[in-house]
This record gives sequence, C-alpha cells and structure tokens, in this order.
Amino acid sequence: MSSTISVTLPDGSRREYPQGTTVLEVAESIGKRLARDTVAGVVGDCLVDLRTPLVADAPLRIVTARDPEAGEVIRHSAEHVMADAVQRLWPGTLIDAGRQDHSEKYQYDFRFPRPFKPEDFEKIEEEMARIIKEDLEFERDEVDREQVRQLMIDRGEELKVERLEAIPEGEAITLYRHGSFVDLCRGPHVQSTRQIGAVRLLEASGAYFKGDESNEMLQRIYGTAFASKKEMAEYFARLEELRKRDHRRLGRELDLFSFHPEAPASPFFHPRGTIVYNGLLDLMREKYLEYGYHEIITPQVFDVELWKRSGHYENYRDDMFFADAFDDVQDRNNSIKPMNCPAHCLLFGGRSHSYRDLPIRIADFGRLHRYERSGVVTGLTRVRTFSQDDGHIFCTPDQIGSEIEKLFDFIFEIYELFGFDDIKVFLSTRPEKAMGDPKVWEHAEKVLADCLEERDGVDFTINAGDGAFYGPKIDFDVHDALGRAWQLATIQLDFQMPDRFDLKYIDSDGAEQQPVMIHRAILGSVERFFGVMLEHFGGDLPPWLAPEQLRVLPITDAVMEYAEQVTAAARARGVRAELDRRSEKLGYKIREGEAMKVPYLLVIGGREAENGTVSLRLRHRRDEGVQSLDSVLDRVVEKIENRSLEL
RNA sequence: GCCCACGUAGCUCAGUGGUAGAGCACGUCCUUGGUAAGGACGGGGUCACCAGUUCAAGUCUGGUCGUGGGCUCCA
Repeated sequence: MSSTISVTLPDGSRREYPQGTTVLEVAESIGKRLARDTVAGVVGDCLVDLRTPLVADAPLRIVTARDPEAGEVIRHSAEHVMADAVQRLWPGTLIDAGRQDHSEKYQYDFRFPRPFKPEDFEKIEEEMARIIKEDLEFERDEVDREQVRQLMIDRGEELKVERLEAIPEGEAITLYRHGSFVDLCRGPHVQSTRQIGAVRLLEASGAYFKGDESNEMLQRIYGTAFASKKEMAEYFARLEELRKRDHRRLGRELDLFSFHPEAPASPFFHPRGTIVYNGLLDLMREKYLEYGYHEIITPQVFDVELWKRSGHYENYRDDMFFADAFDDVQDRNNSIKPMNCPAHCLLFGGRSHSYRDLPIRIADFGRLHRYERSGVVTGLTRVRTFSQDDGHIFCTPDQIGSEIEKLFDFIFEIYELFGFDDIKVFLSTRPEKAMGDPKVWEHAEKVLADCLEERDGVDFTINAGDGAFYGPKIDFDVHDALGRAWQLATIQLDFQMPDRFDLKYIDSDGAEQQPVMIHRAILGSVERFFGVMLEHFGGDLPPWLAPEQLRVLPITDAVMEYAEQVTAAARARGVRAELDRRSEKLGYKIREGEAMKVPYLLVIGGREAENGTVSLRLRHRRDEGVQSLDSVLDRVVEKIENRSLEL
C-alpha cells in the first residue's frame, strides 16, 4: 500500500495527500473559508465524518453547511446537543439513543421520571442555545469495547451499556464528545456546536426501550435543526403546505367524508365522496372483465367455527368484532368478517372442480371490520371498517408464475392511471406466528422472489418475518403527503387455507390435487387508497373521478334559461354537471367553483346565450375563451372516458 | 393498548374564576354584477361528556369519550 493517496474532487482535479489525511485537512489545504464551513465529506456515495482518515484513492466531495447533506449532519449533532442540554438541566437523566427519521426530524430517548412538558422545551432550547454559543468542538474517538463499557458503567449509563451489547463483535466502536457530553455514536458530526444554526423542539412522546412493548417506556423528544434560521422557516412553511394536502382536511373541505364519535374510525362517505368511491369500484369492475375475474357477494356475519377452521380465531381473534344475538352474548358465536378469504374457500369447496376450470379468479368488495387498537387509527388510512378490491385466485401450482405475472401487469396498469410513481415493493417472509410447514414456506417465498427477479424494472426489498400468518407476500407501498408509507396493493401466496378447507381439484390423470390460493388486492383497502390518492392529487381529482365534473355559472338571471339548457345538455352526455343559480357576482361563483376543485367551469352571459356558446374556464387556470357548447362537451366527455389526468 | 397534546357555533379560532365572542359558512332582503370574496339585517352554543373544588367553573382537579402526533401493532 502506498503512503500517499489521490483524491479526486468534483471539478475533476486530483490532489495527493499522505495516507490518513482527514476530510477536514483536505478542506484546509484548499482554503480557509472552505475549511471553516466544512461539516462532512462524501467519499464515493458515502457520507463520512470530517475527521475520518482517508485510506485509499477515492473521489471526494466536501460538504458545507449549504449542501443538502449538511442537514443530516447538523441534526445529528443537534441531537447530541439536546441530550447534553437535558443532562445539564436534570443531572442523572440516563440517555438511550437518538435517531433521525425520513423527514428532517431527530429524536432522543431518555429515562426520565416524568413526561416532558412544553414548559420543559423552552428550558431545553435555551440550554441548547447556550451550548451552541459555547462553540464546543466535536471529538471523535475510536475505542475498544471494554473501554466503552467501563466508561458507560462509570457514568452510570445503564441503557448505553445494554445498547453496547447489541453491537456485533468486531465492529468498530466510535465515541463522540463535545464538552463533557459523550455518546456512543457512528457519526458524522459537525466541527463544532457553532455550526448548528437553528434548533427547535417539536414534540414529546413515550417510546418503548428498543421498540419492545414489554420493555420500560422511555421519554422521547423530537426536534429539528438547520444550518440557518432561514432554512428552518422554509421547513415550517413546507410543513404548512403539506398540511393543506392532508386528506382529512380535504375530505371536509370538499364535502367527501366525515367521522362521528358514535362510530370511531369508521368513515361516513357523503354523496360527493360516494361518487369518488364508486368511481374506484367501477374502474376495478371494468378491469375485472378484462382480467377474467368473477365478482361475488358474501355474508358479513359468520359462525365462529369458520375462523377456528381458517386459523383466524387463533391468530387474529383480538382484531375481530363479535356480533352476538341478544341471548347468546356469553358464547361469542357470531363474528363479523375481518377478511373474505374463508368465505371464498367455502364457495370454492362447495362443488367439485376440474383442472380445466383453473385458474378461478373471484372478486369481492365485501365490507370488512377489524378492531384496530385505539391508538393506531387515523383518517381514512387506518380505519375499523372498509372494503378491499379483494380477490382470490385458485390455481394449480404451475400456474402461480403466470398468475403473478398478470397481477404485476394489472397493478401497474391501474397505478399508471393515477400517476403513482413512487412505489416501493417488498417481499415479506415467514413471521414468528405462522401456520404450516417451514418447507412449504420456503418454497412459496422462492416462487415470489423468482417472479420479482424476472420482472424488469422492479426493485424490491425483503421484509424478513413480515408475512401473513398463512403465507409470504409482496406488498406495494405508496407515500402520503406527510411522507408516511402506506401499503396498498398486496399479493399473498397461501398453501395453508386450501389445506384447512380441504380444497381439491381433479387433475388430468384423475387424481385429486390441492389448489394454491393467491390473495390479492390492487387498490388494497378502498378507504386507504382514497385517502392516499386524495393527497397525491392535492384534492384536484382527474375529471373521471371528480364528484362534480362541470359547473355552469350564469352571470345574470336573464340567461338562466339558457344556463339550464347547457346543464341539461351536459347531463345528457353523462357529465356530472351542476348549475350555480345564486344571485352572486361572477367572481364569487368562480371562487367557489375553484375552491370545490371543479375541473370545468362554464361561464354564461348575454353574449353566450345569444350565440349558443359557452365560455370555458379550466380548474386553476385562466379563462380559455368562448367556444361552442358541443366542442366543450366533446372535450369533457373525451377526458372522462379516457380517464385522462389532464383537463 | 402505552406516552404526550388537544376538544368553545357547520369550519378556523379568540376568550385563564364573575352576564359566551370574531371571521367565514347558513337564512332573509337589496343588488343583475364578465373570470378567485357586493351590501344590510338575522338565526345559531348544555363551552365533548360525567363527577368534584368554589359564593361562582368554558376557565381549576379527577374520570370517560373522541381527535391529533409518536410507540407498539398493522392479515
């Protein structure tokens, strides 16, 4: 190994340094100003601490406070400063660990005798300001495990000692200090606390130690930090914009749905929301014809024996509602379905099948009820009653591959209609609470993995232990306005249910065989899809889904009769059209039409009435000018029929 | 289920122990106005619910329900 290394900078220039030179030293050799602003480095694709010695030839980019990567480093350092502030204010408070999440927030957990209150936040923020002003340098130490253990024992940091155990043997352990604060940490960190330009604490909550419900609950504080006050102000402005897209807010403003305490976590869809909801179902029904599905309708309430047989009683009982007859309360015999699959098995098993019949694809929009624990429900994305575009495919083992291929086509065809592009695919494998032979599981997981591998343009991540209790699955996640991921589509392979329900088909050789069952949903929960989609569009639904597609705005009462004709003509062509009869000024009517996000506004005054024309205004755009009624309606109908995303 | 915060008119919110308020929305009337808010008047509240403290509670205390943000869970 040579004793000098060659560093390539972003402008393409190369510089030679002695091996072991740090990122900061490289910055210093380039310029004083750069060195002062350096907060980290990027070696290759990897964000590294500015104190990291460079050991091999590599491309290097110096990260200053202005670069996008700086935020992560600054927040990470603010995290330590916050922990330091808490320990300064309340000596003896034990620290657990900090973490950053996806959305410019950091958190730190403490063992603290009581929850943190908003008043505490002020004190902590003041203390943090003091630490930042002290301009304390961050120091990095690479140390051996025993030293760290002894240090943490000496400092009384029991939680840290326990955390240390979890670090795999052989992994390098680093400590970061600033002032008298020291934490076990991978880094990277800024040079000194002065580089943290602006901090704000956001909220407090409880959090289980190591994320395990059986452990003690620690007190967590969330905060955020930026290089400057200006960046922080921009962050809060951005958050406010996102709140405007929140589907719960849009649902109320656009009169789509509401919730009532009498039925917690159970949405009421208003007439407008119901149009949208049914629009989604209509889409699926139309595609079912193409993809060979048969829709069925099944009961809501079942004898509990069904769930004992399917395995739900054992694995899923806590999440189920029971609906017993008045004189039967003790026995909990009647249960409301949380899933459709057992009913579909009963249907399949109700007659004999030939291999020639397979695959059989059945679809069911049946209403499901699941008792979600009180703390987990939110808006439309996690509810207690919902429908899925649920479907089950019964097929032979060698049909699995082609069925899953078809499902990928189906899913991507549907998602394209909504312009969903940020989709993450996961393969979830055998969970702890699983039914059936591990070997069967292994096989099923392999089948799914193979299908994913073969599919071009699909990247997937493995979610170990995250499968359903009856089989492995492929999930498709989409993000909401606040950046939270929600599972929409799912494909689940199931060898257990056919066995439990003793399902059979007669093969070509006359022998009885067990079919494979594929559980699948494309929208997933229609409610959740509704919510995520609403945020995705920011309420601006494409014409085919807009509850009110067109609104006629007469300027004066004198043209009311013609306005009625226009409205009737639109309706005659199948357009959901309304007429604003109120004696308000045009500006006022436009404002309301825009606020309700109606895609097409048709303004009608004396000139239009005289010539049999309309003046068109498209949603969030200016006046498009006077056109003939027919050409406007042609356009509207065309956009609706093609399920266009454009107006 | 656990931790924290919140709950006042349909909506957004003000009101910190002493006679419930504003804007928007809603109703009536006037206005017939050409591309994002015309005017006047009016109706509307068991201050989430139940207890308690107090001469007096929207306001203080406890509980319940609901909502929000997290944790755990999420077939």
